[in-house]
Amino acid sequence: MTSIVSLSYKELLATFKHILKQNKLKFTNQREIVLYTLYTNTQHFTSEDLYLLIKKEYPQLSIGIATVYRTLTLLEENDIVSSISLGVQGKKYEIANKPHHDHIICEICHTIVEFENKEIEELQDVIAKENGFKLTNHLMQLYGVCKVCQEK
Amino acid sequence: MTSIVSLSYKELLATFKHILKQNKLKFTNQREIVLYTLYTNTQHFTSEDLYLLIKKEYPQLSIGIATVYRTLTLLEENDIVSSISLGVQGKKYEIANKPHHDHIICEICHTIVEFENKEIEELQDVIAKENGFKLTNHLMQLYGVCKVCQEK
DNA sequence: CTGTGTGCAAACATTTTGCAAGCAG
DNA sequence: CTGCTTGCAAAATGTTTGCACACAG
Repeated sequence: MTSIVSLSYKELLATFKHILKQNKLKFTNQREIVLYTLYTNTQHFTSEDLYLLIKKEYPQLSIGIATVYRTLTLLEENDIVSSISLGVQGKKYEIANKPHHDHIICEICHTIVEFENKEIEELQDVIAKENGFKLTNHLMQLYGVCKVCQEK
Repeated sequence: MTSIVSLSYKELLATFKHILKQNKLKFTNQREIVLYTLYTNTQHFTSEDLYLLIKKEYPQLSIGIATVYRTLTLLEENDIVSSISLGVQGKKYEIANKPHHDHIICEICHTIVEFENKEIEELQDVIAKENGFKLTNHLMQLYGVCKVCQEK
């Protein structure tokens, strides 16, 4: 539930390198470009979205979809990115350098809007306590139709 | 978001038959057993869980996993069952004959506890409105460690 | 009878894995 | 050099679909 708040890319990169070193992993071109692409794009990516964008932006770079999957898993395990699950259609990833927030998803155009609500988070704590749970995380997604799609 | 509240199996079955008739679909043994198994088991099923349980409980019945998928989709479209998404690992289904509720999931033993909270639902409506969305549905899952697993 | 439902196997979509060659440290 | 990392293709997983036969209405 902790999150790295508003890191610059330089700081984020340093964090990543530190984690790699700690785990005796290597800093590679592919790993950096995955991180950098996530950092510079605010959208939410599926593994494939990200793979295709990287192929397009760096045609000279050799990268396979397996590496994207492996890197996203690594980044998620280390809380550098977080993911939201979208049912059978898969997962979307985003950089975790923002305060905790949840998502409203448009069922028509699949736009994702972020929001934050402290009151709900407090209520969730109360609910967990009432049920004897020690809360570690939560997932809240609202589904609806966005303004643009309502007007179509 | 509407739900059928606490139906007896007889009533549920009547509802199902009515929906089938309305859509010119047929009432089959396989469809009834899927419904009945979901009704009599309070647990949350993946498609495969349900398929295996039915195979075990009704060895004489001929049923394929495709039919389970097709029936669950049909039941969900008609709000007789509802599902929760569990990331890449798939979906779990339960009978929707309960008032709307959400879930707390134990990360250790995967127990699912249901809860209901009107206050949060109201806040969700407000948030959607603030973002220009017309809310159709929502998903809220809390993750934590249940009492039993905390004591282990 | 008619047309929907079924099981089966094949097709699909997404993600993971084994392997030989590449490259960071 | 050493051993982690890579791309590739194959495998694994979960779900959907085409088809010929079965069966509800």
